[in-house]
Amino acid sequence: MLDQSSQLDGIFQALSDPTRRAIVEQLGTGPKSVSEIAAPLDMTLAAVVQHVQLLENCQLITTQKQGRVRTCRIKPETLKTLEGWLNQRRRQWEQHFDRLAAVLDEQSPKRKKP
Amino acid sequence: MLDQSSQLDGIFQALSDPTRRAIVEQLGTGPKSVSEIAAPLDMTLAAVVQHVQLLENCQLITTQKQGRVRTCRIKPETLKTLEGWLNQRRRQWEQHFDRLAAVLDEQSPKRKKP
DNA sequence: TCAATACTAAAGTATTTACTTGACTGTCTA
DNA sequence: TAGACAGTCAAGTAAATACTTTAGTATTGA
Repeated sequence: MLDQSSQLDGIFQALSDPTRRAIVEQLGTGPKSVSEIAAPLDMTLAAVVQHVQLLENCQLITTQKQGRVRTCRIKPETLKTLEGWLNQRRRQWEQHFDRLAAVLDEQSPKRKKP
Repeated sequence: MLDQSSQLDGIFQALSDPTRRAIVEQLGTGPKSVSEIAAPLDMTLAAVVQHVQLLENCQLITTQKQGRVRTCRIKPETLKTLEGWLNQRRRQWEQHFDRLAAVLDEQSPKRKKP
């Protein structure tokens, strides 16, 4: 069982690689087989498989095998974890800026005499 | 000049480390000096400085030095880049799911005879 | 002015990462 | 049933990462 923080480690780590972001972007338009994913990428199939496994480990995608073909699809729920963290940050610094604004407002009358 | 993709590389990479996320979270409540940032972290100051430099390089924070103290603050604009990418993804797969739903709707009359 | 403070810079190290190659295993299909 | 096809596994490698230690340099306050 992964805690929130190590889940975020994995997600951010996964998305820090342009190849893996490209894969996620590709899958945004629908499910694809590993070879379809590999086609536009300039590396061996084995390398692509490793990226796919990493993306599956951190739950950014799911895969299933039918015969000899493994089909990959994105798992939108996991991106929600990312959105959650980001929203927290935004709330946090918006609050901070509100507080800063309030302080500046309080100070503004004194600004008459610097 | 950094393109969008390598900027994202840097941002995701930076945030994949729990220490650096902790720093960003700390700065969410207001500016802090390097030593203040280091205080709750279980590592040498030198290590913290390296994390701070990395965060500054990818623009997640800005810093400025007054005397011997370097003050760090988050730079919210940069997190917007992240939000942008995430929103694109969401739009992409929502569109995909819409299309999928449409296809299923079209197919549903035919479902009478499978 | 002198010692403490707040970093900074450089070098070294163990670990992780992003690949590669090559050999192999199932699954189709002609 | 013999290839070709889609993917898998294992091992090796070069580069990057997250630290450490050590030795500095400016600032500041008593």
